[in-house]
Amino acid sequence: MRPQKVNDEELLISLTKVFRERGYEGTSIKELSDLTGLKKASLYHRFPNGKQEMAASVLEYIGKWVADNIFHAFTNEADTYKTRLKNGMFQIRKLYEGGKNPCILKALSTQNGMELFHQSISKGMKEWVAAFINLGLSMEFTKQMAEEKAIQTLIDIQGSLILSKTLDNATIFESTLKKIENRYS
Amino acid sequence: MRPQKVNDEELLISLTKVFRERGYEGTSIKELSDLTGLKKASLYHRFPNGKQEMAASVLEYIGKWVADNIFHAFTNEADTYKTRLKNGMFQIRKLYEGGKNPCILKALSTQNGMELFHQSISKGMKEWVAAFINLGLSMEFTKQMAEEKAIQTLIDIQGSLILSKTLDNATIFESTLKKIENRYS
DNA sequence: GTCTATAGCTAGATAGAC
DNA sequence: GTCTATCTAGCTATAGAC
Repeated sequence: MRPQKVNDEELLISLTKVFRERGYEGTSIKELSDLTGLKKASLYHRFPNGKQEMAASVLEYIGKWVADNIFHAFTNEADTYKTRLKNGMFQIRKLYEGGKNPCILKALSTQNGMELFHQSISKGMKEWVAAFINLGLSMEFTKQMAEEKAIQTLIDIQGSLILSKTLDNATIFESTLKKIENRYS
Repeated sequence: MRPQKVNDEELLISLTKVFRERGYEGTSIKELSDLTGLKKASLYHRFPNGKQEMAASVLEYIGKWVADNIFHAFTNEADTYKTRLKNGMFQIRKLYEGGKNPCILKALSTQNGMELFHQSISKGMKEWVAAFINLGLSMEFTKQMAEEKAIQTLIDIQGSLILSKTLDNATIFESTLKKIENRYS
């Protein structure tokens, strides 16, 4: 077997970039081929089920990245609450590159032919909510308060990403993150 | 000339439904033809510049609807502040059908080939912000507070629409609207 | 103004050589 | 595992009859 031109992680990172910016229908295999440096047939070799598998793999990859980096930072018992929060928020900034990157869950939530990815997107969003609920509970919020704050935090993240993008104003995302930090301090 | 099968407003309403759910790239002329009841060639007769003009017309139509119904309600000097707020929020519920409809600005904000609609989307979003700033100013908020609350209100609307959709939970949108009402009461 | 028919193209996907 | 070449379906868009 010939060696891989790009390894799995590099490949998934490139695929993520395109799907995140273009959405599912807006992404063409040709564009994925150009950005990854792999010819179309090679992409189909890596993902035998085609475009759907490519997008599904991106969702899986990002889901794992978020769990390993963001959620893990929030629950790392070696750190103080303050440090956990700080580290987690740092990784959130990284994920969205300070508001420049759209959320992949949002980007793939609109596509044709019924709900190709609805289940994984719903699962991913629930994991985000659960992570912030746990963060709130560890700060001795009541269960109800922890739930309310978690939902509002996700609203803030998603909404501020959209406003930052449509208004070309990254400070909206940044000040929203600060507000979230205050909510959990 | 033969009579129109569907008038301009009916036509735009149907086009809106598809673009809002599918996005620009996800929408096919065939699907627009099926839903409107007009054959493809007839759609091109109504919109000589094709799909781009169809989507641009949808943005224009919704922009006008929002100005005439929502923003107008907020500034209707015949009403008390309380009534203005109540009427405006009622129209917002109607626009998004209680959280079931995606925002057309969001739906069209992701598309190929550079920024086809970025300018109108940005303009539309700025009008929303300005409307809530004015609402705040009319309630004697300071300029800074009015701006902050307006931005947060738009974040809340956009974010809660996304969460309602991805989590299949319309109550998120509804309780967010209640929260906004409290913010301006 | 609406329609049938079709042009021209590009999309996603596959076959088979290396 | 990657590649060139190709298939087929579906897309946007147009021509021309009524």
